[in-house]
Amino acid sequence: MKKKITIKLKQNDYKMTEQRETVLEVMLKNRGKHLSAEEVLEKARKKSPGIGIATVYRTLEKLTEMEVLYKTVFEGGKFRYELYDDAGSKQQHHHHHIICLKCGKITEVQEDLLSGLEQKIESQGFKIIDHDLKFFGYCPNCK
Amino acid sequence: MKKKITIKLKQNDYKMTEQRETVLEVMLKNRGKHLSAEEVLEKARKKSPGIGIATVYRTLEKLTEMEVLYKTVFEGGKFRYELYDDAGSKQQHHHHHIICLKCGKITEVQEDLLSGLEQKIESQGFKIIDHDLKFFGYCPNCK
DNA sequence: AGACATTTGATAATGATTATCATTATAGAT
DNA sequence: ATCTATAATGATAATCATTATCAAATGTCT
Repeated sequence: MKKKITIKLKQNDYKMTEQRETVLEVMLKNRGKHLSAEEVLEKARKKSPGIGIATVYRTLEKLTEMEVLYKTVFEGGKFRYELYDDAGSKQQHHHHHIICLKCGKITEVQEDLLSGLEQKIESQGFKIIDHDLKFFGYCPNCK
Repeated sequence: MKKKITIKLKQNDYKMTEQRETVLEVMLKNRGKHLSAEEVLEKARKKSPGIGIATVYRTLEKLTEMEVLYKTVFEGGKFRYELYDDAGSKQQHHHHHIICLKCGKITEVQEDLLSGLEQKIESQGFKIIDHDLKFFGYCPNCK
């Protein structure tokens, strides 16, 4: 995985640095979580104490471009990043989220029943590339 | 509509002021659009030249609380507000959006095929209150 | 009209993200 | 292994949207 990405970087004239490796490791270790830049910084500093927030932002942005990470917003006014389920190989779709309105817990939904709806929309002349679906409600603990 | 909201405001010890009325009118006139606070300010100043951005934010927030407006984020780092399809009467669901990756045009999708998926999720112990679904792709013009 | 609480506008403060720039590190050639 | 060109880094300033503050103005009720 790390190798794959190093190669991808090289193909684009990017260099694999200690900081980028650290950020990537943080994301790999936190598969399934949705980290903010600040949270990534905190975790990254355990391995690379000198790393700055600007580098974290730049690296997250780069990894998003490369379709290794998925960038989304839960609260508003703040981005969160997560590893694609099948990071490394390009993919269009990914899981959805249920956000608990009480405790804020985020649960994944693997189910994907949207292809039918997408087909309907495409029959009206659109070309759908991706979708983003979030559910709001209460998780079993808070219900 | 305006009357309904005036009454709702009174019930909560809020006052109907010139500025609130102006913001409400702007939103009513722009049914189907997704305005940022800055855009609302601009339009509102045509009728109430002295209105300030803080008041616009406060009013949009209040109307969102009252479930007259729906607050969402398209680009990230910026909220947008739109009138509920059936503003005034509480409702859980509303249309979805298709965002063109080229020209940025936002189109509405009325179709709602998510109830099946919601039922599946609820059968796992969740209680779903609302959902937010966005499609990304190309509109007929840009395809 | 008068009293009182709410609202307003101007502006400062905040928080997240992006830009700037001098210094440092990397990849590839020698 | 060293050199060189170029990209990357860290510190910090700048930006942008949003929120907080507070004195002055306004709306509601009597």
